[in-house]
Amino acid sequence: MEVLERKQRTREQTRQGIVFTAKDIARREGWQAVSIRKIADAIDYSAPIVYEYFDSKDILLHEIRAEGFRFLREEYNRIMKLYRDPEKRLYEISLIQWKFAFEQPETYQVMYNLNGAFCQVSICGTLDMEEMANLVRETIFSFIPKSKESIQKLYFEWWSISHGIITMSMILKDQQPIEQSEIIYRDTLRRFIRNLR
Amino acid sequence: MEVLERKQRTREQTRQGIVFTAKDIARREGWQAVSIRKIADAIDYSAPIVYEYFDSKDILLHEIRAEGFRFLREEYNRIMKLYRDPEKRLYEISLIQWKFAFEQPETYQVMYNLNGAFCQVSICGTLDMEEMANLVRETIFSFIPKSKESIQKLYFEWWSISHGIITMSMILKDQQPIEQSEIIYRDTLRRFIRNLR
DNA sequence: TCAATGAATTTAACACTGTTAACTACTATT
DNA sequence: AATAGTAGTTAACAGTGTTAAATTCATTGA
Repeated sequence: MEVLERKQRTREQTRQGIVFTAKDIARREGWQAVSIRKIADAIDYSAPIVYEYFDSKDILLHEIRAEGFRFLREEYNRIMKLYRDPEKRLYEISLIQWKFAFEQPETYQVMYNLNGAFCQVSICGTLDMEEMANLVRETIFSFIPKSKESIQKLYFEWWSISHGIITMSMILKDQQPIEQSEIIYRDTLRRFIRNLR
Repeated sequence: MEVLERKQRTREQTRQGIVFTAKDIARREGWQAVSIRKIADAIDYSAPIVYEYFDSKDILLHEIRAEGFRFLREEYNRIMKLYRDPEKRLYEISLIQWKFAFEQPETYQVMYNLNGAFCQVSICGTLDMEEMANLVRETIFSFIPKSKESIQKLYFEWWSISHGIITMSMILKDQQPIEQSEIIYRDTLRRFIRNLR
């Protein structure tokens, strides 16, 4: 059965090749320039082959988005294991958010349907996202035990502030250097977390 | 010369018809569904006519974006005339931001390239946006006179928080009713403004 | 060894997109 | 009445997502 094994491995490889190529084109030319035929060309196949791996372009984008959330969730978990102090935890999680957005901007764009990236599938509802939400909510709760609604409110606020500064930093990156935006990001989130006490 | 006058008036009307139809389709079906032919059909013309008014789809989107910023700028000005207290001014401006985003979501989406809306033209650089930035910066300055850099930083923060909560409210509107999101918005911005003192 | 099966891959097509050139129909002027 | 100019159309090009049909090719069975 090693033939089947090898077959599956190369199948997994071309699958990853499709995902990689899509992100690669998006990074270089923007998501509006990503087309099935371009992807197929890059991996030396014809267009219909892509549909052997992803039922539609939308599902391909959804997969890339899901990978993004999965990656972030693992980073969240890593941080939770690394630190015990809730403040430190939330701050490090905030920093990871920034790091991720600027190291993998194409993925971040698909996750939030930004800048030409557009995936019809609802952004919410993935298990990874719910797990991330729980981690952050628990962290907030652990140093200010309040009602469920209050915690949810603070979580929503935290997420909005983080996402807001990240997206505005991307939009204004030509008028305001990202180094400066990053300082403001750290500053604002540090203050937000401090005020939770 | 009244013939020319009438001609120009109807020309202006079809121009507005194009803009209106584009926004109308976007509102109903999303920006990804907006096509030149659909717009042309709706105004009972053939597709090339649209190009008599806008050199490209991108420029049409740019125009809609510019209109959005122009509208907001006028609202900013109205508020500046209506109130004298800097805190009140900034708070009302914040509220207008929210109101605009949810009353004209298609326009807001084009302005920030959200959810399938994509206009290549740089978001920044319009006169209206610079004017709005100045109004907000002056308002912030008028009750905490600090260095130019500090004011810019606070302005950036304010904009990010506002935009962040608005976009997250749109994304999460199925899991969290917008009424509740609006409360959090008001709350957070009130706190932000209070902490400026 | 040859035929047949099955899978892997491609070609061709459909309906759509933005965009432009060529064409038609009509109106106003000389 | 002939001409010029304009308003609007059709037709086309290259590209898009997507699917069905056709093709190629290796493997199996007799």
